[in-house]
Amino acid sequence: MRNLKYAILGLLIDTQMTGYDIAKEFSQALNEFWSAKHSQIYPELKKLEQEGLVSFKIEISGEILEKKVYTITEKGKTDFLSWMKKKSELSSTPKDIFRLKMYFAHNINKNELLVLIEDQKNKHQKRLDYLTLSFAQYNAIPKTGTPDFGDYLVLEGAVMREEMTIAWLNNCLGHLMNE
Amino acid sequence: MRNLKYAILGLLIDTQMTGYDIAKEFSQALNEFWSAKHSQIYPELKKLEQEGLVSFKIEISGEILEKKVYTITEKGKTDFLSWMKKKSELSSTPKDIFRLKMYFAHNINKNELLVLIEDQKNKHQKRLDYLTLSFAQYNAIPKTGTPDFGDYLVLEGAVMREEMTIAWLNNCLGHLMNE
DNA sequence: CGCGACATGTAAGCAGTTACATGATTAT
DNA sequence: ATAATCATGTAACTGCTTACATGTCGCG
Repeated sequence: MRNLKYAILGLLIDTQMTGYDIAKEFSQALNEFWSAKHSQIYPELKKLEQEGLVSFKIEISGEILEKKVYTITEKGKTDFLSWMKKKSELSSTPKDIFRLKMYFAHNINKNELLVLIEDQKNKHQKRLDYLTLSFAQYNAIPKTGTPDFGDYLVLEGAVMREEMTIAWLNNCLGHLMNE
Repeated sequence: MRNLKYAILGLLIDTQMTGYDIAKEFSQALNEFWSAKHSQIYPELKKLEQEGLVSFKIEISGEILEKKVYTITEKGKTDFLSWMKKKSELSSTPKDIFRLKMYFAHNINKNELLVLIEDQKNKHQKRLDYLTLSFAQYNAIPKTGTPDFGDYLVLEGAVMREEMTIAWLNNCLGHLMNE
């Protein structure tokens, strides 16, 4: 698959970055559909450099601190674009611990179940509040050619996902009560 | 985490099974929120047996074929139930290759983007059709104490997830066209 | 001077997939 | 007979997380 590879190349297409910057992006903008820790990113950048898909120059920050600023190469751009245009299979079913528990719901009593569902609902509600706030910052739909366009799409997708999850949890509560 | 452990224990609580049976469950009923291959299941069962959470007896199928039929122990039941009742954190964001591509949407042109989204929509529609059919087999909501109750909840959740995804893809198409 | 953010790496280990390997049973 | 399904395992590898390890910079 090498999906991390393409996630990194995609970020580098718009702007040069250090490994640290990339890690930050993964924990912020991309967090709703991708993530990676610095311990995975640094070795991957090394590999990409060896494959000639990125190159780096060393910049000095302050007096002595060396930063590796990575840039995507032409070869990297070609590779990324061919990946972009390829149709992708449905992502394999995401493993969901809460749904696993719900499948086994009959093993605990109604009250215990209620507590679990309410708790999950609260957690999703908090996430939704945060996402709704981020999404509200767009007062118009960004133009298709801008990086903001993709950001808008996935943010909208994230909001819808949370709303659906809360609706499902409410259904679960409903089924429990109307019995 | 040891989530596979609990997925297996949960299945064994209702009925004794072989590793092969468990693998089959993972590829059918649980497939919308959990999965595991036999190559992961057999070693895990061995471990659970060593930990005293399950036990097995050998059954002969036909003339010579030996099957290991696993049963959950009291210790296993206790362990499973304490896991069941514990509140769970939100599952870490599922990695979604298609959303990753959408985030990078500005790198390809409108037509190419359209093709990708339509393709994804078709794939999700097929999955939704299948799930709707399975869900329709319930003409009443199962009672909370029965294994069917959990199955109903997660099936409903899977249907809602696919519907939401298609709605999101339609929104994406809309944003692309109305420009 | 101390703290939080910036910055880069490696090591150990767990989770999961693909491939290797073998053989029996059942239905056609 | 032969193909699909039943049945059990191991090996090699990829992906990812947690922990280890180190040091600088900028601000108050």
